[in-house]
Parts: sequence; C-alpha cells; structure tokens
Amino acid sequence: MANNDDLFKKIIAHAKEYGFVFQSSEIYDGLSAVYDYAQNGSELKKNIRDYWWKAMVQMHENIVGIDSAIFMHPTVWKASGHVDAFNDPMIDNKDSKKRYRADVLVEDHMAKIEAKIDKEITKAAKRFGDSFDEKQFRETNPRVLANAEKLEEIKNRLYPAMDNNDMDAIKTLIEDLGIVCPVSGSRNWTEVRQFNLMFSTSMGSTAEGATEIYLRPETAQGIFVNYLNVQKTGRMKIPFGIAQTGKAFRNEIVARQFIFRMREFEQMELQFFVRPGDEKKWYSYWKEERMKWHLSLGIPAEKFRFHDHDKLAHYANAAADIEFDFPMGFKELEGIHSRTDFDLSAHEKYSGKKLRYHDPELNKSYVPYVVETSIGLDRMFLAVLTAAYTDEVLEDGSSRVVMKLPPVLAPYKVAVFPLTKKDGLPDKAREIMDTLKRDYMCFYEEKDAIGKRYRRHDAIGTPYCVTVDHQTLEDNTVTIRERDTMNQERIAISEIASIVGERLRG
RNA sequence: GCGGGAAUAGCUCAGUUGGUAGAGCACGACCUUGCCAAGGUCGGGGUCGCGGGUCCGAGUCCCGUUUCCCGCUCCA
Repeated sequence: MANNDDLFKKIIAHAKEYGFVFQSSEIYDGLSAVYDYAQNGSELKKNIRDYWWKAMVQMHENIVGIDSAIFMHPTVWKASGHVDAFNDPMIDNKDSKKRYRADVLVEDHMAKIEAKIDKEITKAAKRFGDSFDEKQFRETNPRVLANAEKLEEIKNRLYPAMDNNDMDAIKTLIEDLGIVCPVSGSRNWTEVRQFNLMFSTSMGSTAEGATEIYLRPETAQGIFVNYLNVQKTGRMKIPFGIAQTGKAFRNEIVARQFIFRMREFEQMELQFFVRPGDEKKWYSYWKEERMKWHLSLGIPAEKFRFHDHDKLAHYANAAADIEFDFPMGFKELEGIHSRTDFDLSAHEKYSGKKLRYHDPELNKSYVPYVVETSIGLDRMFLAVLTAAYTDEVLEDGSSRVVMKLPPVLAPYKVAVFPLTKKDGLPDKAREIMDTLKRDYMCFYEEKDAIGKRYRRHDAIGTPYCVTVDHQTLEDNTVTIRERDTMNQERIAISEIASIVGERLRG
C-alpha cells in the first residue's frame, strides 16, 4: 500500500509539473475538491471525450448525441427522486462516530414519551376494568397530561424548525431533551447539518422574482426529458440511444482523492431505449461493449473488473460497475444500469405529458425501458494517467519518466525538432511542422539539447519526435523516434504523416 | 465529520539549541556543442500556506485556520 500511495503522489505531482491538472484557484489557497485541466490535460481530456463519442455516436447508426443545459426545471429533480432522497438534517455523535437523521432522533424520543403514556393507560385500564374511560383518563391523569404537554411542546418546536430549515433550533431541541446516542450513550453531538447533495442557485435578477434552481447532479435527466423530441425529430426506432457528455455537480460530504471525487465533474452517458422485457439482453450487451471500449485503448485487461451490484438503487433492476485498478485500489470507473421505465414514468406523472413510444412492429404503445452506461470522464482521465505513468531505468543506468499514453489520446502527436538552431535547420523544421499541424497537434521546439527535448516529450506522452538534421537538407529525410521503444528510424519527410496516422488508427 | 501526516523558489528538498533563507533541477540572456535530461558566464524568482500569540528576535515554539494525502465514515 505504501508503494501505491507513493505512486499516487508521483502521478499527482507529475500531473501538475507537466501541465495536466492544477488545483482550482491555487493562488487563493485552492478550492476544496475542485481542479482545473491545464494545457496538456485539457487536450488529453478532450481526446478521451472524442474517443468515447466516436465509439458511441459515430459508430452506431441508432445512437445520436445531444447537449442539454445544466439548468433544468426544478420539478425534474422531484421526478428523479433527487430532492426527496437527499434533503435530510444529519447529526453526528462524536464518541460513537455514528451519523443520524436529527429529526428521526427527536421522533424516536417522542415515541418513547408516547410509550410512557400508553403504559399508564394500559395500567389504568387493567385497574378499572370495564368502567375505564380512556378519554377522561387522558384529560385528567396528571402524569399523562404532563407527558402530553411535553409531546405538544416538542412538536411545536420540531416541525416549524424542519419547515424553516432551522438547524440550530433542532440542535437546541436535541440538547434540551437530553437525547443520547443509542450506541455510545453520550450527548457529545456535532452541529446539525443539512445534507443536500445538489448545488442550488437562483434564477431571476431580482430577489423577489427569483426561483431556486439546481445545478444538475447527473446528466441523464437531460436525455430523459428530451427523449420524445429526439425520437420524433430524428425518426428513431426502438432500440435507439441518446448520448451526452457534460458537467454535473454534487455537494459530496467527503470529496477527495485528487480528481477521483470532485464536486464539479464531467459525465459521458448513453441512455439506450429498449422494449420492456428486452432490457436484460441489452444490459448484457452494453456491459460487454463498454468493456471492449476500455480494452481497445490497449490498457491491460487485468486493470479492469466488473462489480455486479447486489443492493440496487430505487430505479434499477440490474446494475454493474466497471472498476479500474487505481493507485488507491479497484474503484468505480463506469456504471451500467438497467433503469427500467422508472425515469420516463416519473416524468409522465410529474409533467402530465405522455412519453410513450408507438412500436410499429408490435402495434402498441409503451414507456420504453432504459439501459444506461455512465462513465466519469475525470475518472477515465485518472485511469489513463495511472496506466500510462512509467518510471523506467534505461540500459545505461539513467532513468526516465514516460507517459505511455495511447497515441490516440496523447495531447501532442508529433514533436518537431531541428537538431541545431543553425544552418537553416529551424526553417526546414518549421516547414515540416506546417505540413503536419493541419492534421495533428504538433509541438515545435529548438531549445536545449536534443536528448533533453526527447525526455520532455516522454513526460507528456508525445508518441513521435521528428528530428531535422543536416542530412535532411540534402535528401529530405528525417529521423523519427518512437516514445516507448526510443527507437529511431530514418524516413522520408513525405512518410511522416502516414506513419503517425497509421498508429493513431491503432 | 472524526483521527493521523504534510505545506520553505516553477519542481524536489535542506535549513542545527529560535539569530533575519540555501542547493540541485527548471526559467531568461550570451558563449561553446550537436541524437537520448551537455559545459561555462551572468541574471530573474521566496513577506517560509494564511492569521494570531510568546520572545529583544519565529521558517523553527504555542493556538487557530486553509489546502492536500491517508484511515474511519458517507456515496442515487
């Protein structure tokens, strides 16, 4: 584990030093769990996104892409279940480290008081037999009255506090009632905090006219609410898919581990619409298909594994993760979920609009079932960095750090170097650069010794370095140096593009 | 959220019992050189994460805080 911690630290340091990832607002001490992609990182990230998009949209005739807004109508999040599921006041006991819903603690306490009243009544009923008048007993017995009054007071404090989101009042109530932790038995509580996973902001330029809206916690809903528009205008026939990449936002309680868990992150999602009853078949299909995509990048198969969920979310009838062997262990990289008709049915209910598909083959209408593949782009970025990072000791005993990125993902495809700054070599190198840069991200560099330039490009993962020397001026040949093997070959200038292109098509 | 560790130049780090900040690499200019992190000369760059306290004096000691990493916890 110490080795892996060390590896993780090295990757993080490398990512910063070579312009892949910076902490957000670093000059202001940073912002917790928010990161920026730098000059090389943004290229790598874009290339991962493009590679995914090409595999999903370009290669499937029945999948189209959309780009929906981050802001959505507030009711979307009621329909999706996000508002209700994550809006609870929580409190921690510092001794037992257990976390509770603060309102549930108070309600449990109230239940105990009610139990006391019931006990009095049961006792009295036994004593008085048939002549027992429960109503009269409740109104006259001093112990019952005292407890009833206590209950009434608690209700009058708890419910308004809940309605007003007054966390301090709930904390004071818990303290006043002397509620103890069921596990530790102590009253050593933290503050009551509202855990809402969704970020919110207000829309409307005046305070009175403003509406609270959320930053989407997932991109999927943007597809669901557009599903019928896309189906109709694209004349899509089931089975068909809608793909989307974009930012999502979650107010994670604990956001950590570099870019693995961020508060602002990017998802790449496919929602695939199928006939009810066919969902398990398509679920299996997409599980395999997505694993093939990962392996197509040349990352070793043992770095990946499936993790089938036993405990299913409220919307799913089957779910699996593709996990990757990150420096901190196997963790979720991508999720494949059979979401049933949960989402579309919920949107039918909340919007009052029919979201049916008329299946011409079956000659009937139904709400389609959905199979989802959802991958975190930032996690994929970290996976690619992890797989690529290599600390090598060379034959002569020196060492180099090389990012063995899949060439198709590398920020730069070719670096062009004149061997020296003199004798017209830079001009010739510029000429080559100009013919290549229309098709490939290229890097021109003439500073420092040639070996140093090679190593710099090893560090950012440039697969090819082309060097212009004196022989180039005579016969239009250059040396091309391959990143992983460090082998050099003399080729004609005219061959560079096809050699590089060949490698990128893999 | 709780507990542990860390923060000094762009990077990696040194800095003694408290005495006023250094190295290597990187960066800029010039010279020499020319196929795997070259050599020389000169130069730029740090209110030592931030705030407070103790002290004649704090990078160093104390308190608070921010950020990062780790463990626990949480994770539609």
